[in-house]
Amino acid sequence: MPRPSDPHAKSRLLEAAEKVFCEKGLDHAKVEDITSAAGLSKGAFYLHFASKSDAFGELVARVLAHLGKLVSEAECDCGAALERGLPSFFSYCLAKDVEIFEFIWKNRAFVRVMLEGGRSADQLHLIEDFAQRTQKQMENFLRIGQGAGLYRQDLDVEAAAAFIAGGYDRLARQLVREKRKPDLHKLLLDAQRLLIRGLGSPIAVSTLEQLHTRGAPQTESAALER
Amino acid sequence: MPRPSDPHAKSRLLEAAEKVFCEKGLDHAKVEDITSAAGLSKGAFYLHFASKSDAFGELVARVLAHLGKLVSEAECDCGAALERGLPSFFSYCLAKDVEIFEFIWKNRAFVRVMLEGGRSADQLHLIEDFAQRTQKQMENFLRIGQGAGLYRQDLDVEAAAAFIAGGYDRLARQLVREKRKPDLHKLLLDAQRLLIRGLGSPIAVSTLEQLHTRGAPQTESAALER
Amino acid sequence: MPRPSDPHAKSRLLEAAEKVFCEKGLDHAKVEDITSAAGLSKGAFYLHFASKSDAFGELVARVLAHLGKLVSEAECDCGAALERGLPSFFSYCLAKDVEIFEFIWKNRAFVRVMLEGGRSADQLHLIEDFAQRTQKQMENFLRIGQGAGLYRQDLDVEAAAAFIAGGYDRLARQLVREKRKPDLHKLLLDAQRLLIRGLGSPIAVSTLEQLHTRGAPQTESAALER
Amino acid sequence: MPRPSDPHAKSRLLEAAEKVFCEKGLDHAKVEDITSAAGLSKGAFYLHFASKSDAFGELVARVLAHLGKLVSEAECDCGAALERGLPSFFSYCLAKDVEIFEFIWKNRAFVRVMLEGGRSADQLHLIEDFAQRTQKQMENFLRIGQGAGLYRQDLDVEAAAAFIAGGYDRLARQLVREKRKPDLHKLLLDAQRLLIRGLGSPIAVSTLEQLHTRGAPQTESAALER
DNA sequence: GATGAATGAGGTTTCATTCAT
DNA sequence: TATGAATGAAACCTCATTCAT
Repeated sequence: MPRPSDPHAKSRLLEAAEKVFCEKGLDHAKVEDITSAAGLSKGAFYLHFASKSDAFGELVARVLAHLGKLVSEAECDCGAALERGLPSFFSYCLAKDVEIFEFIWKNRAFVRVMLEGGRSADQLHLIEDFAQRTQKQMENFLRIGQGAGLYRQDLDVEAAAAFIAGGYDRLARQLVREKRKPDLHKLLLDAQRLLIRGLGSPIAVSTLEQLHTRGAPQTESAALER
Repeated sequence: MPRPSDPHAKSRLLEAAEKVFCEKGLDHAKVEDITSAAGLSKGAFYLHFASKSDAFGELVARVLAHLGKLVSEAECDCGAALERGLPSFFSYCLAKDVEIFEFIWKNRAFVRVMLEGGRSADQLHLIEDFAQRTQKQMENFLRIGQGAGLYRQDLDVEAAAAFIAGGYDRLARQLVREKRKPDLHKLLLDAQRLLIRGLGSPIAVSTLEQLHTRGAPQTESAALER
Repeated sequence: MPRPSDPHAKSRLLEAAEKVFCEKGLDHAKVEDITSAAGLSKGAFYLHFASKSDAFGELVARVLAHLGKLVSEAECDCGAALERGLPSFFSYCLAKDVEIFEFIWKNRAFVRVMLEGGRSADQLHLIEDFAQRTQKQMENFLRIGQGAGLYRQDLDVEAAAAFIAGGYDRLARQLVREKRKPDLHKLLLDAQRLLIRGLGSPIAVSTLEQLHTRGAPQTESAALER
Repeated sequence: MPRPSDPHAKSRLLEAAEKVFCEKGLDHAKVEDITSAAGLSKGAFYLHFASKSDAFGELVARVLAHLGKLVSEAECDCGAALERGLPSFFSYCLAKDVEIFEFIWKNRAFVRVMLEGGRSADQLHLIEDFAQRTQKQMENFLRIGQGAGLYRQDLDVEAAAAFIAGGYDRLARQLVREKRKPDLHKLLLDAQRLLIRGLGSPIAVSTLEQLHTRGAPQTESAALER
């Protein structure tokens, strides 16, 4: 008994797949779990996806695309923000960071599967690619900042980009394991401070410090909380 | 055709199992992968283990037993160290922490599988049990320190133990994902400082600070590195 | 390559399973024997049955259900037969007995596996349950007859029911081992006579004897034949 | 660690094998069950038996040998008994029957496995052979009786032998399923009567009847009891 | 003779994927 | 497009049998 054609079949399958992958992980998720959660037949699944792994890949791609868009936006718009002054730049960057991590938090179950999900996933390359791309963007980003006197002139942009990307990657990997939502704004503000203190020019550091009158003690308690 | 009797068959199987589990994770590891890596037949595996999961459990137990021993030692000996004065106590604790994390680093591939290895492992309870036990020992540990005026008298020992255990758990989970070995001594020294600053009595804090004349900047760079 | 959908797959599997179980017994029957006899794949078997034992159970249940229906009918209708007089009652009972044993004969190969099939069958409880139920129905049956003066008033209904059920059980177990079909009518008539002579009231005995002018010698030869 | 040579190893293995076969049947009995019940190693088993089936065969042969001896004795001695008169003959035969069936009763668990134990046993031919031989002996036996006017002259010896052998076979198969020991003497006496009444010459019948003044009612109750 | 670890064929069961309807 | 019965390649696990010691 074929069902009436459903224009939303694919998205329903993707939603169901995400749910099931989150619950059981890639390996233990059965195609049938997905299709029955979507109220469709197994055959329908293969009308829309070449394989289970393919469906997973599509979800991964979707998440990475969204993340990529956010990162690209940051890269594009930071120049404009910079022209409005350092404070504007700092707060724009922070806001973008928060936006990115809010998205990760909202999708933490799937992101976790994506990150930890299996040594054997065909999708690892997607993630590696994304990481590469992001690092490149971070380099551009740093170069822009460097051009504006924001970072020390002797900064090794490539190394710093790798380092920073690694730091945020770490943050993300921690985030997806949290049970309760941490204060993302505070978390990312602390990260920003660390970055600027570590890599910024004196002017950048002092500007940032003036923006936040709350001092060292808080930094410590924030670190503790993490 | 039986092979010549090998008195080390079981340990060879365990080693092979560890290797294969590290490479492929619990689910994707085939019993045959393990046995062929050990140069034995499939049947031999079931001579020594009731199931694949059982072999995994034995490896988990082995690692947890070692860790448990280290933690117990720390708990037992810290009293004596305390009697030799606070500096002795601090350095003893740090040395023990390093010993524990060196072990984790050495076994990071397996510990990682153990920690991330899947929602469905039968061995989760082993890990939970271990965490429980460790937390209890941490409570004792804190009580000893509190009796010696090391921690603030108003410290909520149970909550603090949970917190600290969580913190070290996090450190461990990060460690097993590192590609290159971080400076464990520095990492754990920073952790100790955070702890003492956050929970210690004034006398403990000042004693610790005197031990390390290097101040806040270092703390920051350590945090960054993490 | 899937085969064309066959709406009768399950019944074909059941038929094949019955055949194979009859030929080889539960343990030696391989699922593959069954599926290849049914012209299906191994997977198809598990589409319809949870396990080999489950398929066996379904066959057992099917046979017991049919037998149960026949026994229930006998229990229900014997009251009406009794109202039409003893001769009618006797011949109704006999006819029903024959119907039951004809069914057993027709399914003797499977009934034999079912009865002798192994200490380890998960289905023993089905058979025990059936025996229990049948014995209860036999009790009712006897009580009806006793109310009508058919059986001696001092008859211990429970004991007699157990005894009679055991007797027929024995008959069935013998029947399934026969190579050639015995004269079921004669066999069961003899059994009825034994029963009535042993348990019946004088009036019942004499009525039965009048129905059959052929006397003791025949009884003996019948017994011999058994 | 080899054990000290045990001259009783084989018989201990046979005993253990019998026990285990009785408990679990041929298929479900594991060689290891047997050896551990015998307190020996698996290797020891294969020093004494070529295979599991071989050990079973040896047990079967042992039981059949004993039965065969009893049957042969009966065949040999019945001539002498006959010369002492019919009553002596009848009671000799009965005594021998009882001896045989006592043996079966004593070994009922194993005989049951032997008779029902599996369509696939390699030992079926042993049992068939035994049945053949026994039937031949029964023929001789009948011929002797016929020569002495014990049986009707028109008796088809071959058919009767088959029939009688079948009858006793049936008795044996029933016996091994009994939970409580029936009155073997009575059982076999009834069988003898049936036989003589059915096949005997008038003189034999009347002689037998005179031996037992207890009449028809008992026959019936005995038949019932069976 | 005795041992028991090792073997490996063979059985049951799972599930991603296919395709006739 | 949709269906879901059917497929069959693995995977796990068992146990009769072998043989180096």
